[in-house]
Amino acid sequence: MEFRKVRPTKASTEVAQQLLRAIKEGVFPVDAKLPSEAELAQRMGVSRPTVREALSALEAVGLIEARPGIGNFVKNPTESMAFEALFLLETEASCLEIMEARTILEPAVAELAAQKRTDDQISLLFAICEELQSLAHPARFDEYFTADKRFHLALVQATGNTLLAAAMTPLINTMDQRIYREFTRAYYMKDLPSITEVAALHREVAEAVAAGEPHKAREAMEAHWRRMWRLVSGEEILTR
Amino acid sequence: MEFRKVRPTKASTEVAQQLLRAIKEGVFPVDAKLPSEAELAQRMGVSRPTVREALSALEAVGLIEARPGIGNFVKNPTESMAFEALFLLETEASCLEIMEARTILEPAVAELAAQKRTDDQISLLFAICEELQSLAHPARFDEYFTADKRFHLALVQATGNTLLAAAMTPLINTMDQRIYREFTRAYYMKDLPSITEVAALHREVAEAVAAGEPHKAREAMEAHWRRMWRLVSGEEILTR
DNA sequence: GTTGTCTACCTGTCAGACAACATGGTAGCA
DNA sequence: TGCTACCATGTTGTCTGACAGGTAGACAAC
Repeated sequence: MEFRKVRPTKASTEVAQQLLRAIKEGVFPVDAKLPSEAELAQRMGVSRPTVREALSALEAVGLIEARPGIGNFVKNPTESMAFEALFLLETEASCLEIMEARTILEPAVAELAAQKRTDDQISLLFAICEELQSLAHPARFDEYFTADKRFHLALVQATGNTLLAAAMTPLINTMDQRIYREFTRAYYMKDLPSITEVAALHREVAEAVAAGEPHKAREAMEAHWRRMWRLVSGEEILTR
Repeated sequence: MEFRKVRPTKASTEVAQQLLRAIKEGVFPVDAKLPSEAELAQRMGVSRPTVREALSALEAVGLIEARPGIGNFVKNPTESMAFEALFLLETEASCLEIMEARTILEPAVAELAAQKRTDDQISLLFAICEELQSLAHPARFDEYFTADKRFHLALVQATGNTLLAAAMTPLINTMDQRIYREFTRAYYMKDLPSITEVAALHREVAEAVAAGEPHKAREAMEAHWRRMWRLVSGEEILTR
């Protein structure tokens, strides 16, 4: 006979779970404003500090956003997806680690996306490719950069696998906030031909995904990352 | 001229970041007890509710654990790694999604592990393989199951890439808590030969990783997941 | 039409208090 | 001596009430 550990649940935890369920069930859709803390406290029969602890937890995992003086709002989970706090733990020398991780994971993502993508997702990928090509100019660095990020996010979305997106999104977003930016800016400012080449590689991925050719999509993404590594350090990590 | 958005930082956020940094710097190692909330409040010049909000956030992302009447303790990040809250959002039909994600990602992980592993990590992988083979018995289902999980976690660790581990760990851990368990138990109880075969596939992965053969490691892991899919549903998702 | 002001609402923070819980020591008892 | 019951202490969990500061909308003044 086995006994499970009894763990008395905190009121704040239960408040968080109730809110979680409500959000999950669509009671509070993305961008919706939650009831005020005072109202939540009253309706759940707890005090405001307890509600605030629950909200603090939900904010920490990136599910809601607190806007002072206005209210608490539901965030798009796949866009924020927490982890910022976790990744703070390895903030310094991790840029190359992120690139390494993305280098090995994203070809697999591209492969799956080529099997599962919908027509809408194909359109989105191509639209971003257009943007990338039109933004290939030093003065529009920031716009180009976010477009690049959106391409990779859209690709993960195209797999239709929300958990895969949940795992990859922080890797893609975090890179945005890190040294990668410096790397990119450095080469981008002086090497315009390279950037158009990378943009073209994005298009290759999109075309393979659109055509439903998993193997080709994988290879295009591998080529993309090989090019990126040459750009940032001049050396290769892919051995095969 | 561009202006940046002004966003005043909350005191509770700063408290959380200070604690985060302290943990990261090893001031509070794993399993260590943090100072009491009252002491933290006094030393940081804020009130206890503010400290509690910060602690609530850290607990939500799985960095600390609050034990009532005792104190707050630092958790092993790679073992907890939050997300439980996030994945609650997609609790139902997501088991196959997790398998799908792991099926495409883990071969890439195995490939990298074969390039980066250390001797210690090789020993650990083989040790777990031994366990798996000795535990291949219906009565020891639970032990077998956690050993299986530890194998995959150890493999990610063997890549030496902490961010990759951070992204993969929740996928591996979450599967443990989900329907997968039911699947596995179902076949495991009646299909002992299959389980020994899967255990053998683990060993193949370990051997390829130990030998430093990335391509072989990838193929062994792909074979592992093909076998898993046959076991749970009798159909294949890998097209190549 | 723009600016300033007022008001109502909401979040962020604080102080103090009490209950529940866990730990360790102590006194009482066999 | 050895065990048990009790209590003091420290800590977390929760509550109440309050105030400061930010935000948005309405309205008056220029």
